[in-house]
Amino acid sequence: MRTPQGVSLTYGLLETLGQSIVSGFYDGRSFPTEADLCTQFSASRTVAREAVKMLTAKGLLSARPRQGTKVEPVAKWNLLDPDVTRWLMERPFSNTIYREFTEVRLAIEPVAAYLATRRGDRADIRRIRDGLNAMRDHAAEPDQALQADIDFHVSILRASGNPFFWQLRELINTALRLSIGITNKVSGHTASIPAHEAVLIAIEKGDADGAHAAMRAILLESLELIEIYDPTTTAE
Amino acid sequence: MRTPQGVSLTYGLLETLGQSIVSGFYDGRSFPTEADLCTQFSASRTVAREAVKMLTAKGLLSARPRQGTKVEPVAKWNLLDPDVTRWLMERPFSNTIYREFTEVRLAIEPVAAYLATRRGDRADIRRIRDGLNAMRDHAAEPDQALQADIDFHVSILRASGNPFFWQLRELINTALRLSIGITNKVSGHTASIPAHEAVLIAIEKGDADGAHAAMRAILLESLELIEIYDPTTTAE
DNA sequence: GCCTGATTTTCAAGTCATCGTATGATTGGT
DNA sequence: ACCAATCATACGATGACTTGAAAATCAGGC
Repeated sequence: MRTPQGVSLTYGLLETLGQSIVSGFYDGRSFPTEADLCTQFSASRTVAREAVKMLTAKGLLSARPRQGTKVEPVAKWNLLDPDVTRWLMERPFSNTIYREFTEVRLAIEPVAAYLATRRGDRADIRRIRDGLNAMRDHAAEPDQALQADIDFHVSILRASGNPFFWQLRELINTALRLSIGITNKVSGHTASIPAHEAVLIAIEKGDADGAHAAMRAILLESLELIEIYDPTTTAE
Repeated sequence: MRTPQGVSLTYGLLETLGQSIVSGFYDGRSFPTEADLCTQFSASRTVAREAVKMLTAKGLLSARPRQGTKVEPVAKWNLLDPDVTRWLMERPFSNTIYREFTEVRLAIEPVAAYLATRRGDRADIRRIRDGLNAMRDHAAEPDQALQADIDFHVSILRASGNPFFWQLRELINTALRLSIGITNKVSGHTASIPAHEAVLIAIEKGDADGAHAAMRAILLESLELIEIYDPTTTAE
């Protein structure tokens, strides 16, 4: 295991350990002691301790004297921390985590669209429309179409005017990038322009409930795709 | 400013600084340098640095050589971090933050109820029912009624089976405790038992959409109360 | 004299090494 | 079975050195 470079030692170690923990590397075994971390990564105690402290702040670790440093159960992790979200994405694809991401989107995005309708200003709405137009213009180029799709959804979060929603942009970004993999496996399915257009039209009309429903329809369809792809991950 | 005790020095300083930052104490002025922190709080560099690193991990601070340590703009904060949420609550009441909390609840809780209906097991549903029964039994005792209300809502998050939703229990806890203040100012309004009962009945019937709608109704009513209390915080 | 660009200075965070302290699990004696 | 000594480990303190970026200074040309 090598520490990445380009950043400070502490942040490099933070990344390395964060990814290792999230990927389950330490699941069976015990987390290294302070001293072991220093030797394993040839870092000073300062670096090791500060990386551990940051991971503790994100809920991934807990440390007590004599008892050593432990990886916390997933229930304690700050899953909505952008770093943790990113580490989750960087590990091998899991249909479960993707479904859970999408369920969060199902909660957040319809309400974001609802609030965006009531509070979004002209510039907010223009950004949303720009996203939709870019989706149309680049329908044939997957990379740019994906970016446009992300821009569309993130613009709506922003237009909601609620900073808590805005926090989730990284999660939506991640979820959408993951989605490319799965939707392609199921069919030649790509983001539906008409469904997205319905959201924009409702927002422009000032129809908050309509925007809510239109966005909800998009996410429910995504969830259905996930269940088709792997029905075992959904109970009942 | 004094560091609280009973915990380690690092965590004490973390609390003190976190609260100060969130309360806006450093808004006009520049954040102390490493050396100043040591003298101001008579702490060692180790303690000061680790507290700063943890706050950095939560997005509240950023540090660069020569430039010193800066308080980041609110947009960068990890607002969904349980510590940050708590610090937000501990500062003087703000109607805006309370509305934003409730908007998050409006997003999360109806979908949690929807998922709980489809996936909750017997024990999950029993916990939800217990919460409702406790609300009824302690209708006359505000403290216990509040706790029962919290238990009811948190049980639904748990029953959703989605760990991301479960993360938000601290936020819902905070929001409900804040709500006591405001609802009492508006009227003698207390948590409506029938509205909560409607959610439970839908869940028990297996009516996921009904549970979604019933929960949404509860939250929309809360939002209306907020707007009545201070209409200036809502645009349009 | 004054702009421009390069060099040096300086300050604050980053990193390292080492020492001592506090804590709580384990071990061993009674 | 209980109590005390032991020991491993994180916690805390400190001094020295390194690195990086901003600010100040200087050099050269117009």
